Amino acid sequence: MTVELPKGRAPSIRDVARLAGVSHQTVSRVLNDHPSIRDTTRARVLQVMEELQYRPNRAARALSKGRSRTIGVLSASSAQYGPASSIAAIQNAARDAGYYVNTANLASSDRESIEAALDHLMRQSVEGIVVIAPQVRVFDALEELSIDVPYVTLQSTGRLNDHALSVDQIAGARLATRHLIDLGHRSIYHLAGPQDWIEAEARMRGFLDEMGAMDVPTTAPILGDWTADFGYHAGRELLRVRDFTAVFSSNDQMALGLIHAVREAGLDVPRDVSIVGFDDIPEAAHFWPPLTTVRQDFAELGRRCIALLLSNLGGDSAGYPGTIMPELIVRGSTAPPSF
Amino acid sequence: MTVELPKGRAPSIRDVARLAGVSHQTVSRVLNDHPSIRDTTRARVLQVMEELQYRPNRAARALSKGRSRTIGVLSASSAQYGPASSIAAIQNAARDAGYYVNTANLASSDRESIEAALDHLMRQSVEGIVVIAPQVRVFDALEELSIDVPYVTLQSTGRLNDHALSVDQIAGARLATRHLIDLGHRSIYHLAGPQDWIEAEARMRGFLDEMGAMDVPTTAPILGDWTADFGYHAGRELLRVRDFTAVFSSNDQMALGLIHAVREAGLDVPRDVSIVGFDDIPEAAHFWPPLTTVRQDFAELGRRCIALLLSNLGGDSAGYPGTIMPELIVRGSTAPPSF
DNA sequence: CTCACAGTTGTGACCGTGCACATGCGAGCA
DNA sequence: TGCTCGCATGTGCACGGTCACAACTGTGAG
Repeated sequence: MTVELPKGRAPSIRDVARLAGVSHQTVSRVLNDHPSIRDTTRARVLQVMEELQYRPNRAARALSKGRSRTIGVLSASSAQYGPASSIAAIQNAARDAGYYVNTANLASSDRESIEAALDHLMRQSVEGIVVIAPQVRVFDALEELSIDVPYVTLQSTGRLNDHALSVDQIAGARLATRHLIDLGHRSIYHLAGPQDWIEAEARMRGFLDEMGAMDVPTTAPILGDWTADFGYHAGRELLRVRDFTAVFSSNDQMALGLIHAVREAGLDVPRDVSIVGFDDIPEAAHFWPPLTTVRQDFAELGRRCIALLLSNLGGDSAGYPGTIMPELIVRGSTAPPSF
Repeated sequence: MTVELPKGRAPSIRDVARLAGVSHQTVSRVLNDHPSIRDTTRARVLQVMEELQYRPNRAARALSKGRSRTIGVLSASSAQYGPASSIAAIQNAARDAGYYVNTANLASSDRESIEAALDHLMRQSVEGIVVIAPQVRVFDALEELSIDVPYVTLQSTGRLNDHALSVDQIAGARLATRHLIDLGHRSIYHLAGPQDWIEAEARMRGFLDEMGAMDVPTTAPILGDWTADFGYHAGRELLRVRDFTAVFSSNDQMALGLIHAVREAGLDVPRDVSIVGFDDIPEAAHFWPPLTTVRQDFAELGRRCIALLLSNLGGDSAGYPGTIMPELIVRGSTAPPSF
């Protein structure tokens, strides 16, 4: 019963055409939903496709159309919750729009690694690039290497307004800081992220802005690396002096390490030290105490990001989806200072 | 100075050939490191490539060679730490081997979603598939849809030995269980993962095996969903009876929720309840108390996985990298029961 | 009856690369 | 000198789609 016309190769439109008694072009038209095809013809072609288990060859289509329908994602630390959530959302949104997604990971943040990753993406003739690697250097590289495809980033840089789409990190940081000040804290440290991360810089600026606006004296932020380990060690260092009543940590993981250090020193959160995080990872609600933090909608960010990139690809640069506002989630890790 | 020969199109090997005064085939040979090319010729071609900023067209190459050099990853819950770490490692290993990686996320675990994801991958003519979506159903689908490319999974199923490569989940679970038994616990609950996850099943079996081997009476495991939220609510339920002294949780997140519930009930970990997790996520060392857990090397898993898949692609099915043994990390969340 | 026209289908070239085969050339050998 | 042989390079086609254009059909208006 089964039709076994072609040799060892996968069936092509010409095989389908022969068996359906039409030209290869008619088969192509069926594939592309061309309007003027007789219903009976279309049905016959579709049936043969089914019998042959025909699958269109993407490479051939990309070659003849000059479009790869592929989007590249340049990502650092894609194992972390935030980026990983956004990437998943990006992949789903792109798939729904008929695009394929190809991810390149940054091995490290040096120039060589960035160029290698970009090269890897360009070799696949991606039509657009989403940058989730928020190091400043990546954007320098993007500009210098004269990448000629549109790109979009999830981080607001201040200088890349054409491409940027982001959660308003500054506003989020201000919310967190304001919360601590409103509770009565006046000696507040900021545990920041790595210096070359745009998000880290934005959160730091938000912190400093709010402290300045509220006339609270500020000390220099501590530059961390996002890990719980770092938060723990930084906390131990800070507690040797203990001249503060609150810390705003630039992400939830470092906040967790910080809590660990505080408790290990025989102190209590929030009685002795109030702590605010950033991100609202799913575990934050179950820290002890449950963490007060700033929630970002990573998935929504990924979706809008693809929307923006696709609108760029479509030629119309209008329809900026704008900035997403983060939200302060107050839980048990903050309280008024106890003098 | 700049050579601007071609019109609006990207330069092709023929453009390079014309400017270098050779045939397109010679350019192709330079690209593919053909041995018999005069050094002077090679140098001239390379220089023209540089001037033209020539990039080989992947679609054309894939079309003519019949190989896409692309590997597909089928993944569920790619935002979680374990899978995300493995995916990142897979991408890096594949890139080093000259392959591209394309990830399809499972929207849900129903049949339709699985087929859609597989279809998405097959449409790109991937040469192999890595399955990180550990639902049993996915493998049924793989077999039924007569996927004709090799595939590999990170989870041991017991029935897919040809394709499987995994951390020995059963051994890991036995380590954890044995640790609790050795400490003197006799009333031990198991908080398992979702029923259709192969890993969850393996860990559950490891738990039951060890309990049986040590002659400790067992109660039915509780089926969870991997989230800290679930661990928390399950913990609240369990504590209404409080007929246990230890819990082996199938992952670290649920363990965290569990600790939260225990502490909220006014009890202490490990004094009143000992808890063991699984995975050793980077945060586990900073839980309060620091979590005793079973470490899996996700990155190594990803790397070996690509090695296995590539050896399948190469035709030789030898060289199985074998199973990775997990490691028990003892921290502060376990102690002898206090009667 | 003839012509214009829309709907439907077919023909051949082309996209950029790699392969099979052919060709030119110089060296080694009888 | 003539022949074989290996290196270096060129020629033409195939890969599987899409595009531009041509051709055929039937219908309604002039």
